Amino acid sequence: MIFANQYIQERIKKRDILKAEGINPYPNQISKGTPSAQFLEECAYLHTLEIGEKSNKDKIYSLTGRIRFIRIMGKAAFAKIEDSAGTVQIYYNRDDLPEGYYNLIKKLIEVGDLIEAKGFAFVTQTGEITLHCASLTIVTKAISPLPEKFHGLTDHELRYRQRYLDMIMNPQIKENFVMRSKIVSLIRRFFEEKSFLEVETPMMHPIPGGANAKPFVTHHNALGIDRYLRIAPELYLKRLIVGGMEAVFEINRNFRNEGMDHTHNPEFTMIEFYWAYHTYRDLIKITEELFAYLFAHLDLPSKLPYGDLEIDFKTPFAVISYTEALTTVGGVPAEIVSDREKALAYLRHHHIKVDANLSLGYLQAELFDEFVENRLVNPTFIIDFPIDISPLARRSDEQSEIAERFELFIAGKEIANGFSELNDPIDQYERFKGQVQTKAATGDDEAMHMDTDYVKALSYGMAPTAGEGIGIDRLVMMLTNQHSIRDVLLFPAMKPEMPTAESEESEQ
RNA sequence: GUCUCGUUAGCUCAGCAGGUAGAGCAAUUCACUUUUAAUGAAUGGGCCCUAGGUUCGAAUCCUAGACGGGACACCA
Repeated sequence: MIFANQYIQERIKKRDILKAEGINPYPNQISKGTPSAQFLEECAYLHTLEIGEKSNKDKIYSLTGRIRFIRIMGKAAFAKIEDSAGTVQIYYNRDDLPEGYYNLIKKLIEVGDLIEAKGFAFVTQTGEITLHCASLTIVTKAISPLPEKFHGLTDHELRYRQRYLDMIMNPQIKENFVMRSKIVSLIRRFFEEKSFLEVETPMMHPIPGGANAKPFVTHHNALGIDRYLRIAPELYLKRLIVGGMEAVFEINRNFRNEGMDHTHNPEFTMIEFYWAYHTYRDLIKITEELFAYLFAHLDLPSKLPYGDLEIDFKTPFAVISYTEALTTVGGVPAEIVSDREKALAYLRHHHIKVDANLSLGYLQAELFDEFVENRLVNPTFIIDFPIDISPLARRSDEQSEIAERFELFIAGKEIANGFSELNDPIDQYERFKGQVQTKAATGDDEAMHMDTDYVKALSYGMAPTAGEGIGIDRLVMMLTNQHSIRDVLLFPAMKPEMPTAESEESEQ
């Protein structure tokens, strides 16, 4: 039974005593008191008064919050109570509370409980603004004790599994999530101001598409068919462009059935936006604008620390072509970059395992991942991708082997991916077929499926469009100097804990 | 997926030449009416992650597994 622990039993007893004494341990109708920060600010003037007169008994405050510390000294006690604005000290004693109340609740109110304290402000001998209580009400009795007050909760596993407890014990982590919320809100506002329309497209797809990734499979009982949790909203958003919505975006979750690590969670948040009558060059500009907008509204300096690195977010960002980056950043000789056999030999020479049947484009991708990606620290747009690895991107009108595509890298990580969209239905059909063949030939289960309905949509004519996806989780990591995606996700995915024999039995 | 480190009281951690399981905080009881991780005294609290193995004897050594952290690989 989950409440078997002796400390919990001890607290349940106290809850029962409260009830027996006619005190509801879970009363309703409690109004939130003055925020702690406001209380401290309003009473700061007390410090300026004469010694012995540092109080104002005429002004009664109500404070609500969770008890974090209690120091009982016989007939008087100090406690610290915490609300979302911070911590404030309260003082209560036997003679200033209603008759008999102090002795009744002295042992029944404890660390972890939520309380409401009413009284006046004064300054203690040690100079702390404190509420002198005339009444003390239990708002919510906590029956589980909080972790140790000095060291707090440090166990990562417990922090992720019991995020609420993490937030109580490590309130500073809330800053990351406030920042995350602001970033998402600003991104939304930015695109709305640019007259983009926010839309919601299906998360359950009949055919997983829009990215190279393994999907989660679920089942629709009524129809008797499997559905895939979306790996990207891309193909639906482009159907909307065909339908005449000329600027759309969606901010929401995608699901990929792959490994989990410090930069991957099975569900993650992306914004994807599609913009008719624009090209990937316009995307580069609007992405830079978006970063400038975020930095301005978040009031961030242009140079941010990221671990040992310092990242300069000053726009414009560097722009380098894919093949140029291979030589200038990756140090791969130009003749190797452009020759399939030499590229293959070069990769093998560097002990990188590659399939001998891979095309030049795929080999270049291997070279890029190996020699370039993690060297791109400051924001850098890598443009003009090999067409082979860009099955949804438009072919360059000048060079047929090049896709009008870019990826934005920051701190060695891909943050955004955008391109001029392929809108030739016949070309798209052939590229899907190529992907299907790759899937069959190499067993690459991340290669794309044929989506004939999407090709059909294109056949009605999609305006020349540019589209981009930005990984929100990673962006938040960059801007908050966090190195684990779990620290920017409120409830990161965790493996189930192995149930103990005891809990299995009692939960029956 | 690979490597590596970890898992002992509610929390934070000691303990490991193999010999009856420890501390601090928290809890219980007592004292204490301006404390700051309050203080002083006493008491209770453990499937030492799980399953095997070695051994007279395992928290400690070995094997396998579970779950986490970190690094690498793949991906966003």
